[in-house]
Amino acid sequence: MDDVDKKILVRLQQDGRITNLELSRLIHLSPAATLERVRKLEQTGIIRGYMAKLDPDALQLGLLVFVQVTLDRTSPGIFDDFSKAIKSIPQISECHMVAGGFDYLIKARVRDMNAYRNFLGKTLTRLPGIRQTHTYTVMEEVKSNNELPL
Amino acid sequence: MDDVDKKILVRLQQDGRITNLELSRLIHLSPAATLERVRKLEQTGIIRGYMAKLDPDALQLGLLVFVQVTLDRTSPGIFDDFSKAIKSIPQISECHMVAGGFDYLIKARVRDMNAYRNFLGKTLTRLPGIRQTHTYTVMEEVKSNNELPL
DNA sequence: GAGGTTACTGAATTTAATTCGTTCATCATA
DNA sequence: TATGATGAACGAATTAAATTCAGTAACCTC
Repeated sequence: MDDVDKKILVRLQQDGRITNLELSRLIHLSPAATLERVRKLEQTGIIRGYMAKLDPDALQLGLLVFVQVTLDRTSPGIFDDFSKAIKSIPQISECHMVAGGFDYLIKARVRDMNAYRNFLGKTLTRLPGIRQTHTYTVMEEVKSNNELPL
Repeated sequence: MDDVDKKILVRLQQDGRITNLELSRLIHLSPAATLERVRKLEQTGIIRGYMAKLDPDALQLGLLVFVQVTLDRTSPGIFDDFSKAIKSIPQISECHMVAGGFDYLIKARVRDMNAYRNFLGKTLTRLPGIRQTHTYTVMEEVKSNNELPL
């Protein structure tokens, strides 16, 4: 991981579909050498993959919510059960176990408030071990690049 | 936006660098027609772009934190000032204005707890209009695909 | 049912990715 | 200081993919 690799990562983070040819020009290296570096970054797992960034509004997913979840600390398997259950719920794009006043922070996208009420009642509150939830609806996405600072 | 477009979006979300040829095979369409659809999705903004997904740990950004921010509601320009200031801070990957007990929810990545303490003191608490912050450090990323449910 | 629009196909062409033989620099070791 | 191994780079040749385009079918609209 030298400076050249870093330049590659910066570019690929900004444009995951840049051609190898253009990338090689930007970092002042031959196409063959550039490709070799990119492949190595992929194989070592530094580059985990590539994805298209889609517009949530265009796809009828205009409402973004964060949900704080507190679990029942009764049985020892509660956290595992909850984690497993989370993974198969498509609306949930992120779920983090956090230290602090609650247990999990969930990021989810739904069509509108109506859809969320339904999602909360039919899906979230029926998850194993849930004691309490707290919802914060997003009014404005001030920043949302999902890029790492390199 | 028909079912074929939807299939395209599903595939491109999973693998933003799939070749047009393979994509066309997966959706049972000719390469030319497939390309035309992808271009249209890009032009209409449904596809906003493409990005490489990088491994935070490999890049020395092992600590993920969420910060709840409450602003001083004194002057009317406070929210704009804050929003503008946020955008240039590389550690902040997301910032959302939320309805509820606080004003903004920030997602940030730093090297470790030491780096976070520094970030909080030197950067966050010096932003315009901040009254209070509340930090939640992530212990485990249970789910993190950043994909939209299609 | 004529005219216009849209989306598709398949072939031809352009462009990019990939492979490979070679060179150069670095570095540890005899 | 030679020697040989290693890693990274280049450039040319090859393979594969993207792109363009002419022609056709389906579908509206009037």
